[in-house]
Amino acid sequence: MVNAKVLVVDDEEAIREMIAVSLEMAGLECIGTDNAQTAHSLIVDKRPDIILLDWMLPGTSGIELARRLKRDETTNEIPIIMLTAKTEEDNKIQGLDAGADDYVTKPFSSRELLSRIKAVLRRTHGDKNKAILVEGLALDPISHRITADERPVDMGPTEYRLLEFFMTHQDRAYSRAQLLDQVWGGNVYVEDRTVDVHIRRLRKALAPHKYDHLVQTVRGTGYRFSTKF
Amino acid sequence: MVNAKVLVVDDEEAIREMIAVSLEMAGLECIGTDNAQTAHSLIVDKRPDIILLDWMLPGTSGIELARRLKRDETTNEIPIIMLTAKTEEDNKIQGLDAGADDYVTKPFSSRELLSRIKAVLRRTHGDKNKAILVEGLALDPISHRITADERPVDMGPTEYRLLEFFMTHQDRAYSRAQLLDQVWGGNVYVEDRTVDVHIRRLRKALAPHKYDHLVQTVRGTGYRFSTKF
DNA sequence: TTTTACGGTCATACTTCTGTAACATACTTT
DNA sequence: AAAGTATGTTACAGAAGTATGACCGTAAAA
Repeated sequence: MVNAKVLVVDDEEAIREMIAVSLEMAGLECIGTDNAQTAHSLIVDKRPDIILLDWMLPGTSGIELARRLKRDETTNEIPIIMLTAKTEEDNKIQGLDAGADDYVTKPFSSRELLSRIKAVLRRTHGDKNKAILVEGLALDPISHRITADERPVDMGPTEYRLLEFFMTHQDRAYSRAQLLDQVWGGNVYVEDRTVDVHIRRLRKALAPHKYDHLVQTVRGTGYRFSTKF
Repeated sequence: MVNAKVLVVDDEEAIREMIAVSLEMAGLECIGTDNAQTAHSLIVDKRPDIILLDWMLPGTSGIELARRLKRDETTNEIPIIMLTAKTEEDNKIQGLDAGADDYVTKPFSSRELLSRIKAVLRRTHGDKNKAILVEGLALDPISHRITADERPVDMGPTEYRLLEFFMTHQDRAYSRAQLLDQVWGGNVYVEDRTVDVHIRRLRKALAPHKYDHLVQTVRGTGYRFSTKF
């Protein structure tokens, strides 16, 4: 999406400036503020297409603002990318919980930020009911079917949801815990290693069609769905 | 379209009566109410093919009802013709905005109204009287009969409606709740599992003709009607 | 009134899916 | 190379989801 409007909420002027420059260079419109209060007005008023939100804000915290936005029907569809310091790993979980669509750890390169923004916009702005196609692998949410080069692929409900999540969140490594949160749902108590088994089942279903290479192991971290490497 | 079901929402009894008479003379089924509240129940329950909606209603306004209908996935395909007084020209714009398919200005002749209704129905619904053919399976809405390769297929009324819905909504997975809403009507209290039984009865009716494979189970989700796989 | 057809619910038989544990294998570190 | 850690694989028992036949009340037809 060209000329999307991005709102940057961060209390450090320098960071906002840095982001603004690189985003504008990429053809995105950029507005910014240093506090949640103003941020909310800007959101209601200017209706940005995406929000970059620092997790540590003076006054109302970022997480609080995110919750508030996700609760309100008029704003809950605006995607949020949270910006978090490396040390605040825990926040990632809270963040995804509060409805963030992705997170980027500081410090980050503008290239990475940009690619994340584009990924999120592609995901949220696309038709939710449109079939997703990756190489010859297609997932059609309407008929609830998977096809590999036109041939049906048989898999269980959990594998379907897992694949659906992967296909809408490509090129990013997810920990087992994150996958459990996103695919199983946040309030389920399930062993981490169970994810391995379902990954295995998903690969097994894809293998006959030669698409199992898309489900990749990221050792020490978790799994990733990608056409690269 | 013969025997289409029309819902008239207008607070003036006289107008409803006038419309009802002329529509019924033209072979259309006609139900009516004077308020948005009841209108919504009737829509959910009886699933009319088209709605004639007065813009000025006591209580919930017509425009509000229209918006609500267009927001809801189960009702947003029902066409709406708004009835508006000559002086309220502005409303036309608002109305079309809210999702109305056409508008008629009061006072209007019954001939004009009828031709508008037919136009909208032709446009939106296609010809609902045309038989639907899937592989060798044919549903004829006129005679209200099912044939498989020219041979009659015997089934109950509910199975007929279920099959009719399926044949007009192919390749799409529906939950039991959705099927209840669409085939039974939204305000009916029936167990989810009842759907299973009617699916069974439908399959049983189709099985001797080898068309039961069209009714497919989508485990964990519901059912689907499709010629594929 | 009796008969028949139909719709909804239940109980039961089946089928498929799920999470875990246990063991195998691969990669890292020392 | 050995030990330690992470991931892959398999088997299995319990859980969850479906299929099916029977039952009963109701309403229409005979």
